[in-house]
Amino acid sequence: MTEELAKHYDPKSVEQKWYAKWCADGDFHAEAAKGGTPYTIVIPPPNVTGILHMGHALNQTIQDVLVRRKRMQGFNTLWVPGTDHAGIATQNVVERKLKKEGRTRQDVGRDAFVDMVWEWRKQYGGTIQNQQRQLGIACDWSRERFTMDEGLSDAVKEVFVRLYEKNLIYRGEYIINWCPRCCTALSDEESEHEDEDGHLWFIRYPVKSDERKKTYLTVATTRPETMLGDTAVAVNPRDERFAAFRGKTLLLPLTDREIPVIEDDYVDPKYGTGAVKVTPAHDPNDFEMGRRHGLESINIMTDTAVMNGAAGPYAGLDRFEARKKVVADLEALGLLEKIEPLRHAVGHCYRCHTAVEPRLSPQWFVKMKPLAEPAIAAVKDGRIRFVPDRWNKVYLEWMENIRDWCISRQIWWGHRIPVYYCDAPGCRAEWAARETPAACPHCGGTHLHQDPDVLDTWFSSWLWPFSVFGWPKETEDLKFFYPTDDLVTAPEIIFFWVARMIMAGLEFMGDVPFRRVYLHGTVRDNQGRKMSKSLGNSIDPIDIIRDFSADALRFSLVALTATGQDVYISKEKFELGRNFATKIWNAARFLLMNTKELPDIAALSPDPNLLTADDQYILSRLHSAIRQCDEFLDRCRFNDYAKTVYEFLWHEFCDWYVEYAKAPLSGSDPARRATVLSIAHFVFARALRLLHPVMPFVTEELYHGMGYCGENETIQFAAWPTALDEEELAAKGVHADAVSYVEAKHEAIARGRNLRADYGLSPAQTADFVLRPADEATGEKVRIDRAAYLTALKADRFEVESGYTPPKPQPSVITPLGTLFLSLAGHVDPEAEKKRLTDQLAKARAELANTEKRLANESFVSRAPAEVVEGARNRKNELAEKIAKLETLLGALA
RNA sequence: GGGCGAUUAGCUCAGUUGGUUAGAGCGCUUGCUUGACAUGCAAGAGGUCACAGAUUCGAGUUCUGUAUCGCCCACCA
Repeated sequence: MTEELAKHYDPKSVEQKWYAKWCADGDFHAEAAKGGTPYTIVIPPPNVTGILHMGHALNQTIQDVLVRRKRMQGFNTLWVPGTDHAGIATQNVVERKLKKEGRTRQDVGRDAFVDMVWEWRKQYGGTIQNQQRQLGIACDWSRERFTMDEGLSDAVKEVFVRLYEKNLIYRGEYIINWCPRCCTALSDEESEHEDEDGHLWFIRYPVKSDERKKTYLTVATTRPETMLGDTAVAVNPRDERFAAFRGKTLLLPLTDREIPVIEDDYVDPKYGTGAVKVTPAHDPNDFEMGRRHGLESINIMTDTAVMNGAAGPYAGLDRFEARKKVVADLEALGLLEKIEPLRHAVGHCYRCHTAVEPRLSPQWFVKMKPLAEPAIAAVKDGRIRFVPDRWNKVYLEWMENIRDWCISRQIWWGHRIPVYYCDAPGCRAEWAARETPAACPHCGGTHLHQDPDVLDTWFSSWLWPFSVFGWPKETEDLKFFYPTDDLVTAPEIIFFWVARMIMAGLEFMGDVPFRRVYLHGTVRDNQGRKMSKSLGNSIDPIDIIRDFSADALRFSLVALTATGQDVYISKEKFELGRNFATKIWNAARFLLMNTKELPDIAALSPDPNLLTADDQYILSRLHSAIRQCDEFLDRCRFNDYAKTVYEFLWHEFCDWYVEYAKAPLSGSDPARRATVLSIAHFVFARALRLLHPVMPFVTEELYHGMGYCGENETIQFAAWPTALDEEELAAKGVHADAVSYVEAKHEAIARGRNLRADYGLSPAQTADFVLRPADEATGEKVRIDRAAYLTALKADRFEVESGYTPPKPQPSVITPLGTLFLSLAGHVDPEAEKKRLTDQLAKARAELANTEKRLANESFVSRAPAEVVEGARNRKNELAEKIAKLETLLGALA
């Protein structure tokens, strides 16, 4: 017999204790050599700069539920943790630190700066992993990876070189999204569009041939400052309004530079004035038009979006100051026709939120179409499934319209592009290499330099599912654990990450990286806003762990998040999980108090011949709960899983069976006592295992506390409960009809309690209830005394009295088992009783009429499923019976 | 401009292939210092399922349209 459980559950010490032990025992460690069936998840690596937020907590709890269950089911289960080097984000952090010292990264120099970032990582980069440990996630920390690890860097280089040699990576000068604060190119996905209130400025461009400058072509623009880089004005060739301007030359206001009028189908005659200023260096469409018409591109801005020399008198002005001045100057010249307000989308840097500047710039790109095709097929033919499946469409649409991926970044923290250039005069060799080359492969020259840019962070992330296993080396791990099984992430990164992993997996491994992608919702605050630092509405998961517990955090999050839906959270909601843990703790305490010696859990198998209906009932409910949990977990319905265990443990096991068990446990029949106790433990042990994936700590603590496993064992490897079907249950003495019997009994007792309440009986008063079966030949007696419900529950079965004749008048209720009579003549208010019965009668009659109408309907009877019609018939009979009884009772009262 | 999601009890949300009487948690009301648990127990009130049509014997559930909110995508200057 172990010691008693503490009166109050102390999650803090328990959680710390178990996590340390699990790690020390290597419980999360998996090895390919052990064989078996693998189950693999790779974590979506959080940014190394990150701190755990509610989104992570939800994301990782879901993965932990999957992983822990699979481990209990005997899979060779591996969950690989790690972090992402998060190029721009991390560089920004270190740059901010430098700024406080009044320095910039340029002051420090590239190598020293990169060293500083590594140093930063060493000091602060472990924050999120420690928080993940507090959350209790069962990942194999011995396999932790970082996207800048040597092995992962090798993978990056390998992939780059292969794609380069396949001509799927190219360098070119195109319009890209430029962040003037981070001073780097961004991919399309890194530019976040947001609606902003802006203006449409209508500017008059004078026609050159008209010496009096009285003829103008008016263009509309949202960005007047870019006119300084205009090299044409375009109109639609079919737009006759501009026929007179064909072939004309215009004088660009403010500079008087000559620009042609060109004709291009791109121009929409219905928008603006039908004439478009063309700025090839600062707009992607204009760039394309410029190419089609052989126009010059004039870049008018510096890296930091300050006007450069090409902007003439505006040089040195920030782009927005330049805008004001350009508008003012145009107005002064009378060339500003009008201004209209306009709401339009403007791209912003996803890291620092600065307005993106479309800018002509030489960058590296990955040609995506050839990679996308197999990735589209993999989802179409079901090799990869998205859950919920509506994301298929989102994915496919993006993939089918995929554009080339700008992968170069003008920052220092990241994987440097493995492209080398020969500096020898006359030799302009350029090549990609896995190792730093010593000499030029063309001319043998040794003056070489490497491309200064680094790769987009996602260029290492997209290799994550196989680079973590040592690719490009053909490791045993890779063979065994790849492809992984499930990927759990947020829909926000379908394009950034999920889609690209699928492409990379198929391209480099020849197989999908995972078989199923579960996309969960976003965690929001009570008002539906995203949790963010600036709004100050975040709830820190670590605070919740401190104030409630990790189990409470995990359970509440999972229980409250419907599949793929966003979840609104406030601090009070975590009471759900806390209260549940407390409830389980107390149930365990009760069982233990009544247990003289620890049961041998392995041998626990209640004797089929000794089961009462109530015993059968709880066993049947247990199996039904297991069955449902399995189904829900298989379908990623994690909230339904959590609620099923909750409902079962709390309302069926505690509220019903434990209450029921109190009588036999304190009774005088040792055999009965033993049976009830063994059933209680049998059920409780399985319920704990069922709950373990979502509440790992309290279940482990109790599994030990109850003596369900040895000191050096763990619930983590206890077998996941198996659901038996009806036939198998019957063989174990659990019969289906016991359930309806107990449900009926439960209801009868509840009605008895209602009657007590209705008639204002104090708990001290004794009342006799008699339950009369429908044929009224016999009555069953249920005695309800001071502890009304307790005593009622004590009845293992009803005692049947023959020939019982109830006294009159008879206040009563109708139960599924018959009529429950209350012999309380002295306490009854006939008027109140009459009203109650009349109400019931009216309700029953209405429903009967409705049911009869349905049954009279030929179509219903012939076309509805047999069991539905049968159900309606039964209901009709039930109602008729009920009405007859109510009428009799009312008669008796009158 | 396209796409997606949501609209069910005071609040937050479930409701799986259409099928008997639409559920839960929280909140609220009433009664309980019940020998595990007041972080608890028992009971109760509260809903014309956003609106309008359509299909059907039958619609919260399917279809069409409308409204409101939210999200994602998008190079109309």
